[in-house]
Amino acid sequence: MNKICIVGNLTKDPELRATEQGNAVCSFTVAVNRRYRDQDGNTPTDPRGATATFIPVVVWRDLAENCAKYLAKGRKVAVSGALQIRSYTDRDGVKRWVSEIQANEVDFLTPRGESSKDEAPARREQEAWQTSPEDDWLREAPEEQDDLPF
Amino acid sequence: MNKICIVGNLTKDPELRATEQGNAVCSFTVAVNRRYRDQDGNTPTDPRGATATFIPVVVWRDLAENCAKYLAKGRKVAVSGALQIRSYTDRDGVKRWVSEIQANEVDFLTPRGESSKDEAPARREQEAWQTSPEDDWLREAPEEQDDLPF
Amino acid sequence: MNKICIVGNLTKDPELRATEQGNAVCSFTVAVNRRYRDQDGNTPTDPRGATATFIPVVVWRDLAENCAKYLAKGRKVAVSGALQIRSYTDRDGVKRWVSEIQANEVDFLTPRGESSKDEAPARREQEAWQTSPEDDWLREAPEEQDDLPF
Amino acid sequence: MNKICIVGNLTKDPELRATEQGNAVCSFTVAVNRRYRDQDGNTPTDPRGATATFIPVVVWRDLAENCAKYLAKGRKVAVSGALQIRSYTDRDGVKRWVSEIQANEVDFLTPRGESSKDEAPARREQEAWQTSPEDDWLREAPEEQDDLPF
DNA sequence: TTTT
DNA sequence: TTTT
Repeated sequence: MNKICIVGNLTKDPELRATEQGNAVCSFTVAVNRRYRDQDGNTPTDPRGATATFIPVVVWRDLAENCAKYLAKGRKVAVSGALQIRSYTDRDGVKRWVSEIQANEVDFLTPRGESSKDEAPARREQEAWQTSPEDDWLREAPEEQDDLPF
Repeated sequence: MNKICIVGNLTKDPELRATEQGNAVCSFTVAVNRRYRDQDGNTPTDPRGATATFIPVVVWRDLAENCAKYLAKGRKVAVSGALQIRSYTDRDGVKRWVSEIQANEVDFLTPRGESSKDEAPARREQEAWQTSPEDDWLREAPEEQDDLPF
Repeated sequence: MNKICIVGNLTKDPELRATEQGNAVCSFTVAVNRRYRDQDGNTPTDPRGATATFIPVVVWRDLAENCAKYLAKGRKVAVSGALQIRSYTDRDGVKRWVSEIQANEVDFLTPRGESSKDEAPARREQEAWQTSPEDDWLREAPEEQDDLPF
Repeated sequence: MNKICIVGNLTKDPELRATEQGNAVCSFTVAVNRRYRDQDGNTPTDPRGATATFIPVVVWRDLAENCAKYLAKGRKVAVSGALQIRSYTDRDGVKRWVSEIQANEVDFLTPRGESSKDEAPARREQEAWQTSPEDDWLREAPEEQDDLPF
């Protein structure tokens, strides 16, 4: 069992990419407010010392396309999925760790029409890019199934 | 909201430390079996490609002492808590990230008397160390780290 | 382990009561949108057939008072806690079952000032009741600890 | 969002049925140990007053068949899914409520070969029945219930 | 109604 | 690095 549920706000606009085989992948980071707790650990409603944990999220396929289309910096989401921690070696030969939620559900909690989403220039560009006829490759590229880790 | 639930096995014996103020802190890593899924994403019972994600866990106070006392390498646990991702700068000035579960519940799933726990030398030492009257340092020993973030 | 995380909207204003010993208890029901899924079970972003499951929630002490104060019908919340299913015998001698979340965290997702909360008459009365000087019993009644199931 | 994670033991052998269209459905109840907590609510390792909550679980398709095959009374499982509460009217015209987990993951925590599973007669019959060529009715038998809500 |  |  490996299940995680978070609620928070996007720190930036989501990024949509595609795998070699044309599968959609969308990444974003969610700021989850955290509260320091006293020694008893049981004052979750006391607003002392609230800071945030920044949690990377990855989604795939249709959900990736929906996230890229409907989400933007500042919007609130509920995300559930599995925590994945993997290591890689960077250009300097140093082993590094990446933690991210491989999400299978993203609920959009900011009502449509609210927030600055519609005006965000970066967002408009991304939407244009998504709907551009030249970019049909995202949907037309052959899929061979073994390209998706999840 | 920030809740994570995992079930898996300890990769090593847990490590018990104490904060400056003598609060118990226990750390261990849980290997959670993970399965690659096909494009449909819905064959969780198909044992293809199962690997593990290794998730660090931190517990505090009484639960820390119980974990140190009753857990050992290989034992199975169910852990729930909050995912915390924090950054620090290592000795080489490189910014690094640490992900860990700040756990508030650890269920021991390996029946007592089972597994190699009772024979593990490192474990026996730790238990002796814990119950020895000379070992009150757990509550008195100085330590450099922030006191009880959770 | 028994952890549940839901996000949804209150079906009515919350109800605040007190135990015999003066501990605050707050109850409300959350409508959680649910989606029927196709045979593959993996189209959570497809809005076909979305209906709701209505989940009763109970909170205690300070959190109960905060929920009574800040929540109202229609507001969106994220709730986490434990699922409790208990039986009781009704006035007709029929055994009945009650399922409810014993919550230890409730996040308020509807921004303050939004929604109809401020105008809700039932709400205003309840707030008056809460702040009435005659009602200090809620905070002053002797507490003997064995009154709270959670 | 509607996610629940439980760990507990089966109170009885699982029951395998089939829908009209021959889809497998498996039902069982999991006893989840629960602990009463003191006023601080934060002594989850204190074994005072542990009782259980009995939670019905439903699984579908391949997972249903695997559960029927590998689970039995007393076995320990980790279950995750969505909580569903639905109402129905019983033969006496009384409205009743059913709560159950619509599970999409069941992890078998009792090691194979352990517990009384292998000797349980009811269990052996069920296994024989499942693998018997004459038992294709699972996919053909008519049934009165709604087909595959999940 | 399970289990430790 | 978000948000209230």
